[in-house]
Amino acid sequence: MNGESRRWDNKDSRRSSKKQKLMRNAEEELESKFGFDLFTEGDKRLGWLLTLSSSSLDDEETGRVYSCVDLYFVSQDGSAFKSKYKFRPYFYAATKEKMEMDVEGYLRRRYESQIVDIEIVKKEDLDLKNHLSGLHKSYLKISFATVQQLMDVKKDLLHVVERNQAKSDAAEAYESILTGKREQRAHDFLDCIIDLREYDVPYHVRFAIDNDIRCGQWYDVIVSSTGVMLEKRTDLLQRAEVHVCAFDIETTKLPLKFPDADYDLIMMISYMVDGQGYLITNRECVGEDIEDLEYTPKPEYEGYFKVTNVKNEVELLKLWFAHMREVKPGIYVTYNGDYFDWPFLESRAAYHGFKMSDEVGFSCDKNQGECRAKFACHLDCFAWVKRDSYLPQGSQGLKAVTKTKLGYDPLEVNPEDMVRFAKEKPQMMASYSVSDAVATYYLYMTYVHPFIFSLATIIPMSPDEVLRKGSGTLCEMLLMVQAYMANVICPNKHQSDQEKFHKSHLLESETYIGGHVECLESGVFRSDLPTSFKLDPSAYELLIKNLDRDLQYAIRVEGKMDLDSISNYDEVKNAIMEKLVLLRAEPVREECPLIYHLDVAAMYPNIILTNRLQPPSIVTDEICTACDFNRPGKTCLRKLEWVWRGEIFTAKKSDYYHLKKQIESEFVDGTDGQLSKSFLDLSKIDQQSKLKERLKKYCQKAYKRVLDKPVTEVREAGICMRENSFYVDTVRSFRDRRYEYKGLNKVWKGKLSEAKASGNSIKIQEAHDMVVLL
DNA sequence: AATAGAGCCTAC
DNA sequence: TAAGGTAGGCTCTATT
Repeated sequence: MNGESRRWDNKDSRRSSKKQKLMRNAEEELESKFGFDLFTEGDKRLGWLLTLSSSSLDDEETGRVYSCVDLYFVSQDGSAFKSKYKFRPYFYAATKEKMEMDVEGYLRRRYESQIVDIEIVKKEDLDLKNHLSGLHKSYLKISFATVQQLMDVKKDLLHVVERNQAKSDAAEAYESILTGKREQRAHDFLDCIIDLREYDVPYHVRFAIDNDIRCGQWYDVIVSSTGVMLEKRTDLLQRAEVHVCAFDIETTKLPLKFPDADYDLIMMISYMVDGQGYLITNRECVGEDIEDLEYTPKPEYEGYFKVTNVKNEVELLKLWFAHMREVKPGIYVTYNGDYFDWPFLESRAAYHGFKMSDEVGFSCDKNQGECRAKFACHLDCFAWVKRDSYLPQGSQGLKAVTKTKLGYDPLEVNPEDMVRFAKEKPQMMASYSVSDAVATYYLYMTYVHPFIFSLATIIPMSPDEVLRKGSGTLCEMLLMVQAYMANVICPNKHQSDQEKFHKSHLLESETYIGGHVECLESGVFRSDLPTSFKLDPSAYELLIKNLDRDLQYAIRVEGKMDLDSISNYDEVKNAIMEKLVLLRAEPVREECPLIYHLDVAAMYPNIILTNRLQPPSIVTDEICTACDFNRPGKTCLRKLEWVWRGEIFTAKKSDYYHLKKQIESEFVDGTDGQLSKSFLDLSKIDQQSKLKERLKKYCQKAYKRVLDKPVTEVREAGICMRENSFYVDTVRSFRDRRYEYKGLNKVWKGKLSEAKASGNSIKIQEAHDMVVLL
């Protein structure tokens, strides 16, 4: 036992705290085994942030617990360290006008043991009427020592706010009369809290946004008595050389069944660490000892494998765990390891009495379908293939991905033959096993690693999350960063109306008519095979008539040139005219077609930007009326037409209310097979879905159809051109960033071919690295 | 036999 | 719990 833990043991503290310290100690011991010693004193260190996770720490002097973020760094020499960054979680609360101070005082008393601080801050609130005049809204920024305390108070206040909002909805007509009075009773201060904001921002995301800290970036890390300080090193662009381990297991299985960790065995585990291959075979399943082998499908994808043959599965597991502690990977890479390899390893380890989390720090979350550790990343390439590779669902297996992305044909074995081959053709099964590790490793190194760690430098999350989250969540994170920088308060999640009607019918769903695809003609066309054309002469007539107008538009608007600066206008015009006249004269033709591929680059971002489209820009008359800029002849309101489409139930509103009354007095089956309970005891959402079910049955019976034909309606939206631009700014900066990197990439590709021509290997490597980076 | 609807997958 | 959107083709099943 080391000195540190002895000191803790001697300290006389409360039971729960002592228990926590022992646990913390175990965690730190394990992380130390993987190279992440806590950096607590000494000179500043340079580190590349690999990953982060929320955590807590005990203050030895006060005996209190604080939430903090654990930061895991990799140094330039390949070693690693960890640091704990104390940060107070918080959320915002809005009060009735001029009640901020009273509510603050009240909350401080009511949650004395939980709230550390309350600050009254002014935020840009895009929901606030007339906010463009410079009006800000006051919010109480309520801070806590721990996330748990935040959650407790939030839960309490959410109920309060929900109640208050319901009350204010009901009494909206009288509100102006009531706010005149100032009452002092404690209960009334609670009534004054009307909204909570940003309470569901994950703690580590909050931390990364507020301190501008991202994974995949270099920092000078300074530790002092006041805490940890990070200084971003924007001069360092290249990623750190972190140890990467890609692995893959082969297991036994019953014929025509999927492997089952309850009784199937691991036959082999093959893995590559920083380009060196290893294979461990389980001789219970493998027919003979395997010698070291090579599998190099392409010169740039080398694979030399050191082989160890062990007598059984438990030896295989022990050896692999021990080897991982020796090489200390910062990143583990799999192909579908979230669902298969890791859970299987965990189950087999448990079967032999090992806890995988104690051995290598990883544990599987069945609900999430993820396998994660605190200090190391698990980057499952399958997640990248699904979200970012643009491969169709039928081509997302490792074999297909290897073909399209790595450009070679991988070894393939029918799963039904694997168990037999391990006994009868062990050499062949060994080659097959390592081939999957090779494919996974190089897929990761060429595509996933550069992509995920570039994305991580702008998205305030750990690499594991950056890899697995949906694109919507990633966009939301970027917007939250932008909102923080613009001092804009984030809106709460939108909740759509549960009970909307259209002309006395309940709406099943409503949406807008989106863009659609038109197919002018289908078939197979080649530029050297004549095709028959049937042209419309009147269309050519129109083109001829508008030729001057169109040419001049192209020159003035698109080309941004003066008409006088064109010297051969008539020459070009006549040449076009001649062709158009010929086409008009002979509309039925047999000709070799010219084949064009027309594409609109970044179309949606550009539509958003040219029209300044963003949620808070969609305004109503009511909003404009309250706005200071609403003057006669204003140019800040742009009107756009759109088409609304709704699907309505065949039943009438009266039928619906009838059914509703009926069901409210009934007992229904619980959602999870529980005993039946009163309809009114169900949650609002469950109630609505039960009621809809009932309505559908009724419609089917009475009207022979559930839904009517979809209804469409042309509607008009007002778009405010003056609205705070932080949404469109986010879109623009993202588009421009892409343009910038695309441009730079072109430059470096040019340098790469120059370097290749000159034969300078250092320059080739440099250019190659830059191309991959960009 | 015709039709509606669900489910899956893809294009953008 | 976490979750981009709509349009639209194809297959299969249930219903009329």
